[in-house]
Amino acid sequence: MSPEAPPAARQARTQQERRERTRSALLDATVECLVDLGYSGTTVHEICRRAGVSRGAQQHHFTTKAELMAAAVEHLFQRLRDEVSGSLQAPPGPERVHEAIDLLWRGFSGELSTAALELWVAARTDDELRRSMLPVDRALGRSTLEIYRDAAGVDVPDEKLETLYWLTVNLTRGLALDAMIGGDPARRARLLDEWKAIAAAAYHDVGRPGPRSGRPTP
Amino acid sequence: MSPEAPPAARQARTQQERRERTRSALLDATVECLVDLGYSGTTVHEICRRAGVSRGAQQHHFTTKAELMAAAVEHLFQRLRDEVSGSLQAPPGPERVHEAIDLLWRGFSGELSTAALELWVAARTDDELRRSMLPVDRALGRSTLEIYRDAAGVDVPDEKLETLYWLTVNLTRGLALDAMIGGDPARRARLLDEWKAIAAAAYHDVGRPGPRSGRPTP
DNA sequence: GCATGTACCTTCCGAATGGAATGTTTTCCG
DNA sequence: CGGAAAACATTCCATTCGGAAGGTACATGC
Repeated sequence: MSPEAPPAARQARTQQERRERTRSALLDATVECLVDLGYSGTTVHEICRRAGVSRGAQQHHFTTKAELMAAAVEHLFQRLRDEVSGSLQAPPGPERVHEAIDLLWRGFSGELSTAALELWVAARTDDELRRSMLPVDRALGRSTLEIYRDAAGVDVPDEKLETLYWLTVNLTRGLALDAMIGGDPARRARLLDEWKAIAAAAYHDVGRPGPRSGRPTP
Repeated sequence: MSPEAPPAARQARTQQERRERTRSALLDATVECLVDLGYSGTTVHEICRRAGVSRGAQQHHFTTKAELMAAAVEHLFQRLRDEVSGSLQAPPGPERVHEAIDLLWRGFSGELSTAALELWVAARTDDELRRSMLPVDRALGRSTLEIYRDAAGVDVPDEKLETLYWLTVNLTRGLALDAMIGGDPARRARLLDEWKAIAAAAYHDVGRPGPRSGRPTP
């Protein structure tokens, strides 16, 4: 091998490159473990194995397991934000409401959200983990809401949109839980459809009476 | 001590009594551990310690930890059913809807539900546990729905009531999760109120247009 | 090129966990 | 009573986990 060999596939080994590579390998493996094995089944050994990283390398980057988890939280929530923030296509109106609800549902029922749930449940009885997660989760909620606020247009008062958003998020999380524990998929689909109708009505007819089933205001 | 001593506070020691006592002590301690320490923090040692039961006695009743957990699931869900099945007082109408939603909320945001959540999340990655939980959870869901169906009266079609019930349950579970992870209590109260209004409208005006905010049909 | 620090690897260790083995007490029943 | 069985207790063991210690390979700056 010539000293000046610039090639090829296997060479991008500046220190920073090296560092970044194993770091994200560890974080991705952590998320993968959370999804596959749950929090209690996630061990640093297994994370290292999946990441193809030695035990020592892991300790070099994240001294303690808690530190690794804290970093994984940020990594995870960043990816989750990207997933849940796909932009809306439909023009303003009921169709857009349907689309937005679908988007939230897909986001909060995916693998990343599963990993986040594992972390949240674990954080309930782990102060350090909870302190790591709280601000990151708050930021995720706010920034996601912001996106939907922008997409909604001006004809919907802030307060109402916010209420609708949080109702949808919480319902969606409940449904995601239902999916996790083996609930009936058909029932979930029905509930989601029903909620879309309700939300579209509430969204469209601000503060005034309006039809509840089917499309609003024919 | 006389052989025929029949007394007093400390004597009810038929075998069955003895058995039942330590059994339920173990199961209660298991639930308590789940609430306090989470699933991953729940060890048989700690369960025995809290139950005031020796390691050997526990193994006599539940050979393996999985067996203990399976029994705890039934124990827990039975208590949960009692909690969530308090009977409704209000006369049929919007007030009763509010009351029913409150009842579900209280049930699904209490300690017992927290323990159940720990178990469900653990069961996601534990086939044996999931097999134990699924039928018990289904039974809980059905029997609770039955109670609310009876309470609703005849003026609401089954399908609509069922939809409303499951929407409420899932929303409530999402809100319970939000509470668990340190969400804003005021926001939760607002969302719950809003949902009560929506549900009352849907319940009251079956299939016909109706008011969305405030009390329906003045 | 060579010293230096960063990234990485191997190996060991104490603590804790679930389960097994074995011994003791209490109730039951003839 | 007295033996049998059930309930309960003590102790030990293999495994596994997270963390520490100590050494090696690699990139960078002079």
